[in-house]
Amino acid sequence: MVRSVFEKSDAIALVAEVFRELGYEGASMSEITARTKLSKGSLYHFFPGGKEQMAAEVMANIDAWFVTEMFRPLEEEEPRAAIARMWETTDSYFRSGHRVCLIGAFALDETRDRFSTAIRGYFHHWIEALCGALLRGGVPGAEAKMLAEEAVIGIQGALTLARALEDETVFGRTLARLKHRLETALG
Amino acid sequence: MVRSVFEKSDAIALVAEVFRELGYEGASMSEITARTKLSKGSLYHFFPGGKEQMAAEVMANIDAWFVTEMFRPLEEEEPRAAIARMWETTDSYFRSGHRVCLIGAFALDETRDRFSTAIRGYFHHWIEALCGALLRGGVPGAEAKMLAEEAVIGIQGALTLARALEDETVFGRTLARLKHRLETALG
DNA sequence: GATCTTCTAAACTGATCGGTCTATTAACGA
DNA sequence: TCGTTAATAGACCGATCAGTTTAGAAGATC
Repeated sequence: MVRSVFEKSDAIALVAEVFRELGYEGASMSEITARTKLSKGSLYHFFPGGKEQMAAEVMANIDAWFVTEMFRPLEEEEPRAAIARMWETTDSYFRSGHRVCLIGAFALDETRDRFSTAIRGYFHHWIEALCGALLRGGVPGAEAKMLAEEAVIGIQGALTLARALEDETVFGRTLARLKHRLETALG
Repeated sequence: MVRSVFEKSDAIALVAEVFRELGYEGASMSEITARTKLSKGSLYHFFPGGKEQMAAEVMANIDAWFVTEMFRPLEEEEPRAAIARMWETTDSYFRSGHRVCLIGAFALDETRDRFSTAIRGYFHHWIEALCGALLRGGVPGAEAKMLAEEAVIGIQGALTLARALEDETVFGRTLARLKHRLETALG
């Protein structure tokens, strides 16, 4: 089955990192080929739809990763344990704030309009999964919804501030604060 | 003194809106001329340094606005009143979450490296001004620092989420939550 | 090893990029 | 009214853009 060293999934991961670093508009084909070391031939072989398809598949790939690593555990496993693992997963995925949220970044400019369904789905799913875990953990409905929203907002804001201030500590500090707040609510 | 209908300050405001909507890389000169109705001749007359100068002057202009409308009041006026006004100013400036924070958006991709001093300065000043007001309001040092950081993080995160979810209510709800938290700390 | 498919390399295309230049118009001070 | 300067319009420039094409290398299947 494996026909070469590079599979499409590898190409997706490499391209994702370029979009993360440069944004959708900033990621020109020449930057993508330079940073991934993949030729245009390879890229257009995997993604005949060009840049837009690349971004769409990158986002689908990120979404799928979060579903298996975070959303499904939140929905199916013991709430306290799943939420505890969510903080670890978040910290390691975003590399303690060094890595940006590609989907959050796409949401800010008119790039959003191209991918609004995927962007909305990702954040909606995250909040719903976390809210559900809080509810199963005994947190009342209105508070669970509020806390889940606050957590996702805090993560996104902390990513922005970490890069803006070039501060290595603010992301971890924010995760700790949010974690404590959710644990308090869970009793 | 006034030599024409359009002054440079008008051009800055128009160009700012284009950067806000499209991001730095997404704001091509043709988009800027189309959306501002300013010809290349006018733009390069005001900004001989091109796109980079436009962005730099836009950021300086935003920073100056926040200094007079928010940071200086926080530093000089009665803390509780200044903080109360901060929430109003924030809500109206970001148009209840419909408008993005240009400086926060620039922080996310490699655009940050061009403007890192201005970006860092803006957020640092905001947090410091708010922290100072909380301190003068009687909040203990460590808590004031934490709350100020939390407020700015919450604002940035809420802007991201408001656009991502296309939700009209999340920004106002977040401001109310943060406002309540700071007022509780102020006693 | 022959053959067939997948994948890669890079030359090439027309369109658009950021930026320059020249000609012209508008607003001012005298 | 005249001369000077600020401001505008848009043709134009080389470079780079996203995307296409063609030819060949690398694997897989037999």
